[in-house]
Amino acid sequence: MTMEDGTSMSPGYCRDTDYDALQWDTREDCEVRQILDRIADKWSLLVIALLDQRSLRFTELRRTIDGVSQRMLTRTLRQLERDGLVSRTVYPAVPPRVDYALTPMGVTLHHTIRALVTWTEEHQNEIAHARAAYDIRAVAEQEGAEREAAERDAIAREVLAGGSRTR
Amino acid sequence: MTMEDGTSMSPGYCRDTDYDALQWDTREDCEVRQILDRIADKWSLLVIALLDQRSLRFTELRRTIDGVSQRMLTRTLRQLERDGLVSRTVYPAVPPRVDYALTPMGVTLHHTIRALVTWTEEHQNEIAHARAAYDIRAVAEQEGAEREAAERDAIAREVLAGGSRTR
DNA sequence: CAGTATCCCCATAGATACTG
DNA sequence: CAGTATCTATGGGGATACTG
Repeated sequence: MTMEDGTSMSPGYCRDTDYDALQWDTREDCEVRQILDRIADKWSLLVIALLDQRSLRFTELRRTIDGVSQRMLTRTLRQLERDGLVSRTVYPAVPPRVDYALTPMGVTLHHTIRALVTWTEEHQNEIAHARAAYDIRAVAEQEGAEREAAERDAIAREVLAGGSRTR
Repeated sequence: MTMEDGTSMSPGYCRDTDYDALQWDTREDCEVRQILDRIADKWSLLVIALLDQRSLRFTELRRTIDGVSQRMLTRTLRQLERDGLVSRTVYPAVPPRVDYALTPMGVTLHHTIRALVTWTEEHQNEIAHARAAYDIRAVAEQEGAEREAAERDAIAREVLAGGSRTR
């Protein structure tokens, strides 16, 4: 058991000392943080989405996801299994066969995540607009600052030239 | 404009060529990925949660969040502002005063996120159980493997000893 | 087939110092 | 007060090779 990942085994709860409803996310050993890190990592969400349709074998997942390395797929599946979101079934046979499926809890998580996906779909245009507007503003400010700097330079030069002339 | 972050400005949509409902998450330039990365990063969620109550100044956020560096808070706020989730208001005064607040879109995102938080709260015990069970199984398998290895060793030694005796 | 075991890179977080 | 600039360092994740 290499225990390569960091999720500590001992406490696992938000520090309840000084608990503040606003601080449920205060990093390290907070449950919300951990789940968020899991679903936001590069592959977990994909795996969950795929397994929602039907159970799949290791290689089926590997082929379907494309881009994932064996190492990462294994790690992802182990994490999900450890959290009770995915079940792993080994069929003793040659060649070996291992099926992965969503647990009931995994299914409920997927439902919840769908809400977020829906939100994103509904707001992607608004977000794109906001970004475009922001970038335009940023460019404008940039240019404004440069123009002001140039003006200050010009004035400074003029003053210096005038100073040497009046001397 | 340093453009330090990586979100590309050009396409911004999931590759629609060969679009597959299961592949909405296929990394890079996918909207879902980007939003997920945003809300899952270390500070954004905290900021959104705090601003949902009322608008706050830079230093108020900095003090309240504790652990966040100036650099990270600035970056987080800039990202959220660029995505149109947070608004930034500068009051020209000495000393300078800058207020941050959730935009209407930011509020809706916060609602959606709450669902995820609620899910986590409802399932944290189940997750903790699953982890404990998994870890126990892992230790058991570990020990089992070691015992088998020891047995194989013993048998191998016995065979060797017998072989030399019968010779 | 379904994994471990290793090595390595580089994208980010954090610390520190400076500024309008 | 509200930032920017610069440097360093940690670890997530990829490539590769090997195994029951």
